Amino acid sequence: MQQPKKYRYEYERPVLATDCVIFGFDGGELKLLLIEREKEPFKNKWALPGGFVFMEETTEECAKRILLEKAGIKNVFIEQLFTFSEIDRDPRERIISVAYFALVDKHQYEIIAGRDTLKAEWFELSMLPKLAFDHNKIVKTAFQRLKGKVSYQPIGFELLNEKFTLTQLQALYESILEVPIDKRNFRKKILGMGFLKALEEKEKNVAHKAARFYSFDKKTYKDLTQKGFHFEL
Amino acid sequence: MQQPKKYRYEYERPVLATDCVIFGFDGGELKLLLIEREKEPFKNKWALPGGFVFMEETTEECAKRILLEKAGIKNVFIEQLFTFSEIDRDPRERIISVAYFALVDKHQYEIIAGRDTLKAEWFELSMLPKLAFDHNKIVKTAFQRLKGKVSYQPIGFELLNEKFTLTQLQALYESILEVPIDKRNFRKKILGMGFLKALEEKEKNVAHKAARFYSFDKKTYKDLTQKGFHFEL
DNA sequence: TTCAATAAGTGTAAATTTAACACTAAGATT
DNA sequence: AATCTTAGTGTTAAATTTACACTTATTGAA
Repeated sequence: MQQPKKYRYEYERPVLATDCVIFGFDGGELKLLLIEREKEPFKNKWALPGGFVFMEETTEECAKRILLEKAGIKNVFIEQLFTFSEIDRDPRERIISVAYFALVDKHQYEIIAGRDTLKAEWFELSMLPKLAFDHNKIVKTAFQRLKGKVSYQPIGFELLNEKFTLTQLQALYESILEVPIDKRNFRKKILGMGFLKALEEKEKNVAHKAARFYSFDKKTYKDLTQKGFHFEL
Repeated sequence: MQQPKKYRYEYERPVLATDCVIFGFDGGELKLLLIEREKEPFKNKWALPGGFVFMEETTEECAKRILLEKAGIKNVFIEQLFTFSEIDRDPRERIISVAYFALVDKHQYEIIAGRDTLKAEWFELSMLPKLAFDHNKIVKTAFQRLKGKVSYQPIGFELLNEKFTLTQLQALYESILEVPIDKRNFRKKILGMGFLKALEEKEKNVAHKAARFYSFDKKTYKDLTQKGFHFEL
């Protein structure tokens, strides 16, 4: 059935949407959360979770809503990435997408496929399928941004559990920056910055010396920053 | 007379616009190009040049068109800044703005007020008036971006004439980074990167030793970049 | 034509940061 | 008890960064 078209404007208007690039990490390679589309266009193709912006929400609120509705994710790091406005990026009509990227502690979520979604799955960044729309381009932009940003802002921690070992942290940086890092130099540098809190707790049930857990002390980091400290890996 | 409202949609849609933050430099402080609005809302207030996005253009094309139409500026560095989507940012109705920032060689343009514009004028960044809409916020975001970016991408040159002296270049960096820089160290570093071409030409009619002109050699820079070189000031 | 004023242009040494590198410690499994 | 695996640790050389002052070229005034 045809819906009534009750909104009338003097000038033609594009549709406004957001798409979310969701990064996760579990020790190996960096991962990306994709959904399989339930509807046309690109039915049964993998895509970034996305949706239309409502009139009573900002694009950021929209992105957060989509994270929750389509993947059950909330309270995570989210940042505006870029606005994609190519005229033919959607085959239906002109849709402009404000893309966001999110950093998620992958283990904290049992990913659930939500509305308009058949499946939701984590993919290795280097093994992505061909995605719907211009989503491969959006992902590429997002990874470049993450890679560029991770060295001068402490956002890597968002991908790890609250408690993490220095080896996990190093593996994360190696995987984002795509270079090997010297263990001793890495530890010296990151601990020297002074915002990692050593916890009493250690790993359990590992067939080797148990590693100490650390946590990112946001308050200390903020204090340091206000004193002119500048994170740089 | 009321125009016919010929576009009908099932769902309500916001309007899409772009606004341009245009930076210029003339040796003293960093400057910003503002226009005085001819129409309501904010009639006679200073604002960023901006306008609505047409259906047959991307937001970047729109920003370039606005630069040309409202300020007579073309062929300059332009980069997407951020998309501002607060619900009440425009008193008329919901307008989402994709903001761009541009870097202009101020001396190359006789700024001309264009359509819907009473005046166009350069303002010192530290002496801005209260602007229309959320434009003060947009400017703040743009300056932060410029400040952050200027140290790791060679975009400062876009604000200078093709030929410039090292003193001019240093003054530019000092003004953007808001810190004093040691002359000898600055020269050593920037010349050491190898992409500044020393010209034969020197300053004329100056009451002191005439400074040599340099130019930014894009080709050399590109070659260096491909060999893994990374600009860093 | 000489002098004063002004900004251009230049090098070195000390301090700091970065890079390279290998063995011992602890816990689990056999 | 022996083996496997990863955690954890310090030093030295090299490279980079910082701090710093005088000579040179040009104009304009005396």
